[in-house]
This record gives sequence, structure tokens and C-alpha cells, in this order.
Amino acid sequence: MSTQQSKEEFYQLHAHLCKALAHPTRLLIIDELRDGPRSVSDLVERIGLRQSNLSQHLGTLRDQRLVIARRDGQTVYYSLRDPRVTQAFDLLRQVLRSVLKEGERLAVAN
Amino acid sequence: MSTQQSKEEFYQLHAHLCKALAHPTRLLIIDELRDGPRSVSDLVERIGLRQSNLSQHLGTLRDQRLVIARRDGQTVYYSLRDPRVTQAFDLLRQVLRSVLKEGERLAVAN
DNA sequence: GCATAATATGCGGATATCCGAATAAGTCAC
DNA sequence: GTGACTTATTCGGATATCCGCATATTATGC
Repeated sequence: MSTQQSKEEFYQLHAHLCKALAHPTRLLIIDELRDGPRSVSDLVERIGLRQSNLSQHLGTLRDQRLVIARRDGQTVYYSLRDPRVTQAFDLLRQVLRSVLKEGERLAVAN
Repeated sequence: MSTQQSKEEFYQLHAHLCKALAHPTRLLIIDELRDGPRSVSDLVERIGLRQSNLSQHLGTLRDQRLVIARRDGQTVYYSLRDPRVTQAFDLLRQVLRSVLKEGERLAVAN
């Protein structure tokens, strides 16, 4: 483990990474960023949520280094940092589809 | 979307899947199941947590169809359902490592 | 039947997440 | 400087998660 990481800490960090993905809005954001950078107002318009809420979600994605923010004037452009995140995203999406295809109902409850 | 799934529902289900991965103990469980099925008591011994707690985590993994439970007598063996879950797991682990390698400290805080 | 072993579930309190509203901070034009 | 615009942050209340404890459930052996 590179820089003095205990096993527990590493799993904790991994869990935090997953947690950052564990929200519909944040998944939507990642999906929007697939084709390139988008400004915050772009995302607000496309996703259709309050600006403050979206900004908070972008903040948690930023905290986990899943996205990068680049400032140009007064607008901030977000982009995906690592293509492997999208790959993982797609793998899980495939898993979900195969589960749904088998007719199993997933608990949407919560 | 196969069986009358709205876009929102699909993202919600995807988020639930991610949420099931978003806990150190559950990641540990998945890691333990890589090399084949394990009984609950196996996992309790290897991971070192209370049986009830582990059983609850296994329950959330089961709910999301990430693991399969097969009963043999009075012991229940858990195994991974889809190898793509482990692939996604590994991709995120790689992302985490590359982030850590760049010297960026991730917020472990919460 | 009863006792024991392996696993699962319900309950309750501590802690964390989520969202909206309001406000702050940064940038540009003038 | 002021004002307008874009994005970020703080606060508070509702809701969800996590864990330990106690208790069910299921299976086995006698």
C-alpha cells in the first residue's frame, strides 16, 4: 500500500469512492460528462435540479477526485478524471440489466 | 429499458447497487468471496465481526443480487453472482490507487 | 418431542446523508 | 468602486444507515 495505508483505511477509502457513486443524481452527472466537459449551468439545465443541490453533488464527486473542475472566467467546467470510473459504471449497469432481465424485482424501497 | 423501467427508476436502482458496495465490510466480504464460496461462519472468522452484523451486510448484498446464498444443511454458503461486479470493484480500486499515488489526500472524514 | 448449532431478523439509539433556503464567494463589465 | 452573473457553502430539519443486543428461524442429532 503506497503511502502508509493500513488495510482498513484502504477499504474505507474504497467505500467512500463507492458512496460517491451511490446517488442517482451523481450517476446522472457522470453520464452527462461522458461526452466531454460541461459547465454547472449546463448540468443544471440538462438535469433539471436546483443549482445549489447540483453544486453539492459536484462537490462530493470532486472530493473523491472523480471529476475535475476547470475554471474559465466565471463558469466552471467539470469533466471526468479517469475513464475507468465510466468503465466501472458501465459494468455495474450491465449487471443491473442482467438482473432485471431475469425477472427478479429489486427492492427500490428505502 | 426492458420491463417498463423509467429512466429515473433505472438510475435509482443503479444507485442502490452502488450503495450496496459503499461500505468497507461489504467490500471486504466481496474480496473474501473472490476465490469461491464461503460460509457465514467462515466470513465471521476471517473478517472478525459479530455474526449478526455480518449477516446484515450479507443481507444487503443479497437484496441487490450481488451474492447468492446456497444452503447446505445448517450452513449457508455465499458466493459472487456476477464476475463483472469484481471487475468493477477492481477498476475502482485502480482509480483509488492512482489517486493516492498522485499524493492527493482523500478526505477520510465524515 | 428437546437441546444445540448456524444463520437471520427486529428494535433502538447514535450518526450520516439529503435537500431547500439563504447567503457567500469569485469573475466580469462598466 | 457598483451591479449582474455563475458557482460554492452554511444551516437546519427530515430521512436513512449502522451497530449491538436480544430474539427468531432453520436444520441436525438424539
